[in-house]
Amino acid sequence: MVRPTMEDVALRAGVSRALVSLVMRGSPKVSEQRRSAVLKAAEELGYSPHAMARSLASRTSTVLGVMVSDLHNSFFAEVVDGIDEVAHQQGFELIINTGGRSPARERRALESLLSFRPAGLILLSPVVPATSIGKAADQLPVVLVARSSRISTVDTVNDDGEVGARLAVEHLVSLGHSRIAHLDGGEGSQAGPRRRGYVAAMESHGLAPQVVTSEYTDVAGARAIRRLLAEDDLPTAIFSCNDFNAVGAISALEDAGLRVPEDISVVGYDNTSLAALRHVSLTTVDQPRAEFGRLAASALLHRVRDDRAEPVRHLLTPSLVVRTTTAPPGGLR
Amino acid sequence: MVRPTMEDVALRAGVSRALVSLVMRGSPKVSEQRRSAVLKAAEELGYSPHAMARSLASRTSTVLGVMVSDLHNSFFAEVVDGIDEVAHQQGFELIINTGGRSPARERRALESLLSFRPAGLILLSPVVPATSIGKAADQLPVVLVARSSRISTVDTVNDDGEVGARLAVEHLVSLGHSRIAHLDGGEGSQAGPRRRGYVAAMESHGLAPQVVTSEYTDVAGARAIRRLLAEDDLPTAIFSCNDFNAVGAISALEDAGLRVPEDISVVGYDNTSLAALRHVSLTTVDQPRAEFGRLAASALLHRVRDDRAEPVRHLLTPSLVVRTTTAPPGGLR
DNA sequence: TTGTAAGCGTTATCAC
DNA sequence: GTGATAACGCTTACAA
Repeated sequence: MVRPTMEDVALRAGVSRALVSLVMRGSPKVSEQRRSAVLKAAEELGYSPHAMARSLASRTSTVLGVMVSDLHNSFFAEVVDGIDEVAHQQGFELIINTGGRSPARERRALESLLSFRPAGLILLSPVVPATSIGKAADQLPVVLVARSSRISTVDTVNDDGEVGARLAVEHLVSLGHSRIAHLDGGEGSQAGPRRRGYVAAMESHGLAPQVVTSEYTDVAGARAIRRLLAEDDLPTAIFSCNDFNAVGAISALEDAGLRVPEDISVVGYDNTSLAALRHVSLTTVDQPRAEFGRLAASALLHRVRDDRAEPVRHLLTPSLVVRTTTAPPGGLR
Repeated sequence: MVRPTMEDVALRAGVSRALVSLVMRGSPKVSEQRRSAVLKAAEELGYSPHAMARSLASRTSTVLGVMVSDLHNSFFAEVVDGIDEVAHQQGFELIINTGGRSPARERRALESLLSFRPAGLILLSPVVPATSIGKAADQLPVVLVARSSRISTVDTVNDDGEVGARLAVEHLVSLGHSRIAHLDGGEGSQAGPRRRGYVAAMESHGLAPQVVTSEYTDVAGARAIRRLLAEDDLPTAIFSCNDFNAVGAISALEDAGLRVPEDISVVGYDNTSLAALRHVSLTTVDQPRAEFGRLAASALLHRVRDDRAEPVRHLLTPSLVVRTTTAPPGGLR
């Protein structure tokens, strides 16, 4: 269980350590003969370069740190795919860490990531206070995904929640709905833009907005519906703050003997894998997640290289995915 | 954007670098006066220790590498929670990396993790060949989760799929079912034990097993059901290889005008968050995921400390979670 | 209790 | 092309 060093490889190949270093980094100025001898020795010894000794000596890092606020949410998995694609293509590696949805654990995760002295940091929907982000940004380039910031040294990548909400409303209006309620995400991240977009879209059609306070979970969605049911105040269509909330709403509606979409239409947000399940088949707003990741990685790598000053603010346009939970209101068919 | 070093802190506090090192590591043999001076200087400079320089100098590591084969699967998120709990409690940090379900990308992830020279490695359901795992295990302690191995130097943590399958069958039999089909996971990891457990349980009740080839996805589950439907060969209960498959099956059954559980019962496997959704409410087999993580971390840390030789093979007992997709067969009510 | 100096595995500079 | 030698940021005897 002893890990070989460059020295061991050099010894076995009968060359100097510096030569091994050159070979490992693919330098062209090494004779073919020595190169293969070194490679052979390395292979036999099971040698692989020590990333941190390398970065220590070279004063550079090819590592990008990624903090995922919630590993349970597959939304982030796709963003990571996008990051990985660009990073790898440009010769960078990722180290990931998770905040487990708790600010305390997230702080730890951040500290830990920082202690590896990566070239840059991508924070996916962080919940730590802005000051922590600012401190990190003093030390290295930072990009935020699914969270906005006014710090002038950090770049951000977000979807345009107002546009997404408008897409949902337009779709329902074009189907003939006029009583459309929004189950909102309360204090949740990005809930504000979605709510504002909904209200603006309703008003632009001369319709009365009906915002129902809710949360980003299926339990909350069901609860909101039961409340509407109890007040006998049910609209003909529901626009939920996210897919989980929408699925909870559908569940509560079906429990009450209502059919979706015949009696009432439902639209979600996020286009999670849940929405795509045939059993659910939810009409929803899709965010270009992999694109989030690609843009975040590109922005970060630019900053890593250029030390650029002006912040980048990507605001991506979401799109609507129509499935089978929306239809014209019952009365119109 | 320049990151301070220990030297900077020492200079500012008017002490030697070694003294700063002692303070940073919480040594008791430092005068209170100097300690606070050092801490103050560090704070002002925004200094935090360089993890890898530290591990290079001390020839030890407090980092555990975790390779997650598929970040999209929330199963792993809970395992990571368990790992994180134990690791943190014992003063270790995690660096996570993902294989993106592809052997090539997983190889990269492994290389990358190894290049940080962590104290040990936990591989969650890896798809790389056993030889790659063996090579890694030559260099540092390795624990496998949700994958078995015969390599004598690696520890493994798995659930007992045979027991899980038996639980599902027993439940259905006790409800009065005798025609129970298994939609199996084909070549998928852990599909074998589940299939064997199903067959054994059926036979021990004198029932004829009916194994239908399928896969770990909802599309495959739906397809398998349509095949059974076409052959007019539908049992009164289905035991799916996992939750996704089960949800696909339910979907296809409902499309065919059959009600679950009135006409046919369905049991899944894994107890994913999907199964718990009210809208789905799937009876399923639960694996103690966080416990997987805790045991994996404990086993690894033991090996890290003791250099122990005998491999640990944890085989955890799953449990059944009864929800609303199972009921007595229609004829019996 | 504090400082000095050597060394961890690597890269970089500079002669040869 | 190749090989010494001095960093990189830190820990760790050992000395003071």
